[in-house]
Amino acid sequence: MQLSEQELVRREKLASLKEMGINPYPADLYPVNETSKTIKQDFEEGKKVVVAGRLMSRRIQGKASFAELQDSDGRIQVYFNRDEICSGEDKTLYNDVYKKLLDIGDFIGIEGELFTTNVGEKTIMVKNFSLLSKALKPLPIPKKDKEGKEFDKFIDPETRYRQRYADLAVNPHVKEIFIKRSRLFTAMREFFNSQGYFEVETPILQSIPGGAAAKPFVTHHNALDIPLYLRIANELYLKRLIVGGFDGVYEFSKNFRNEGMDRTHNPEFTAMEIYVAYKDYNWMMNFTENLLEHCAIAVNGTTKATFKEHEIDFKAPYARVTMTDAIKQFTDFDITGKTEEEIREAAKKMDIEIDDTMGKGKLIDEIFGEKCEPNFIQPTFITDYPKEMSPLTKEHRDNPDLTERFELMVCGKEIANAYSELNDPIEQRARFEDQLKLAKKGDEEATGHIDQDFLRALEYGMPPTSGLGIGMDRLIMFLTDNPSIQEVLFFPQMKPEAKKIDLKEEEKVLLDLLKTESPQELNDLKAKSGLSNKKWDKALKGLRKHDLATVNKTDEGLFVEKMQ
RNA sequence: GAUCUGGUAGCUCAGUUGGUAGAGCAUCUCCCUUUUAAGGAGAGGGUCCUGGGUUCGAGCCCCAGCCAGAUCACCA
Repeated sequence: MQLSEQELVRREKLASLKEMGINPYPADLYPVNETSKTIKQDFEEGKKVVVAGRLMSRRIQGKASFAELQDSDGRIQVYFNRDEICSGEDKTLYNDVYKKLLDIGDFIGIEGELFTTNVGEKTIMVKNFSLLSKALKPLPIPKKDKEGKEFDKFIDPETRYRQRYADLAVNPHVKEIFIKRSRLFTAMREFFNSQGYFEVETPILQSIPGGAAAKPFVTHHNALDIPLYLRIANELYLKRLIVGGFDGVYEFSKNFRNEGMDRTHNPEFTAMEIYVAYKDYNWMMNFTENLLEHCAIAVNGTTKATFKEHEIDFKAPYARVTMTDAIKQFTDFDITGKTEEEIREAAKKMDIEIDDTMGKGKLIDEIFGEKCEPNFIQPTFITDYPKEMSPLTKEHRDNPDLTERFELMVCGKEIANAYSELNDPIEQRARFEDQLKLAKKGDEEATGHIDQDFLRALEYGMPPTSGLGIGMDRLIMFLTDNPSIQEVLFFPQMKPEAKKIDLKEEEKVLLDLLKTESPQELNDLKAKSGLSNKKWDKALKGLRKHDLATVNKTDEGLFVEKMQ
């Protein structure tokens, strides 16, 4: 590891502190009794306070200095005066420890008294301070001028996501997103709990990945010697609990999907699913709009939210439009009573890309997605989806081609999905079998496994139930005006940083040879390298240790292959 | 997966036709006891993402790759 000049300087300061008998990483608690926020709220001249935080800026003026201390609630100005801190002859605590050995980013504890400066800034007069933790890397601190213009903003997304700790430490608006995220979860829990619904946990490792159509992550259980999948959804487990007799269950579910990543998709994401017995999807629409109104107020203090150029209002009630009407409205095409072929022709005329694997439901979904979806900016329930797309949904009470399903669209994106849940076990088995056929026909979205245990549960009887799923990440994106999912996840998935490995001379020689050709016959490579037996052995072992090369034994002999 | 854009000091960024690598902030030294983008004087700091190529000479041109972002494709 090569250290920058500033990092070297800080390490030297660390050594000097230790020499002076100051522990840069003390173990004992620091008796904090106020925060930057409480000090400003209950400000009282002369009040004695003990606070702690990170040193974020310093303005040193000889024998006195102003600095800013940042704690989890914000910042407060502190004033270091040489003669206040060092009342005797010995001025090293100010001259050396404070002025020379502390740096921006260090955690310090301060005992002091409150006062107001000539320019009116509420400030702590430092009486005593202690180093709580020394920062060895300089923080990328942004600055603001008098007009509020920002300089040196820490904005490179790659660095911010990879080093979220630094991002959070220097960008208060980033922290605010996550505070709102937490408020959203709390608000939902309150809303559910106040109605007597029960928070549960269901398996993340599943032997059959069900409840949605998506490519799962696969892992292996050694003791049982079976494949296991990270869940793509928790739906089928929550329904089992309804079978078991709970009237309302919900779970915040981390789901995992082994698919592409972009600004709205992360391989792991959070869904909230709730199932309530004896309800239908009409009830669930009322429930959903009330829930979201409650959440929007809890998060932002208002039902209104700005997303990009749109102002959206989460105040209930929301418009309800059937999928048939939506398509009629935006394409002048009425899907009612049409055959698969007629719909296929219509889709072709609309310049929608289709292929032969698409069934009737999929075609309708494509038309809707292409021509209608982007038009729904304000929260709108789209209802009554075609049966083929919804294998877990009850058939519509008035129309056997449709299901009792709705999705909630906001700014042209789906944020919630709900059904009157299918509870007829025979019908459910038939739907699963249809899905299997679709999967065999090549529809990648169709479910390829049948969960027999889930069917067994339904055979014991599940009461009429309505279920709702909400994409929590998407919802918080809308509530905080962030068009990228990465901004609302603390640690979005990134490609691992390439390890920079210090290779020895001989190892570099070998690696260069392998770069020209790989794999290579072991003895050929050894001859080409011109290394002595001992050096050859060491170099090859070194590369294998760093996972840069591997040796394969085949019928034709031993081969060295470059990895990655 | 495709296309476009970007990667230069700790941070934010300049860098002309290919000709000794720059600024502000940060850092270091000195001055400065109510400042707030404090101020004044001086100094140090670089794997120009990586590897090849062209060239007398490459941060800049060419090729390949890595990483990221945007757009698109994909996505219950």
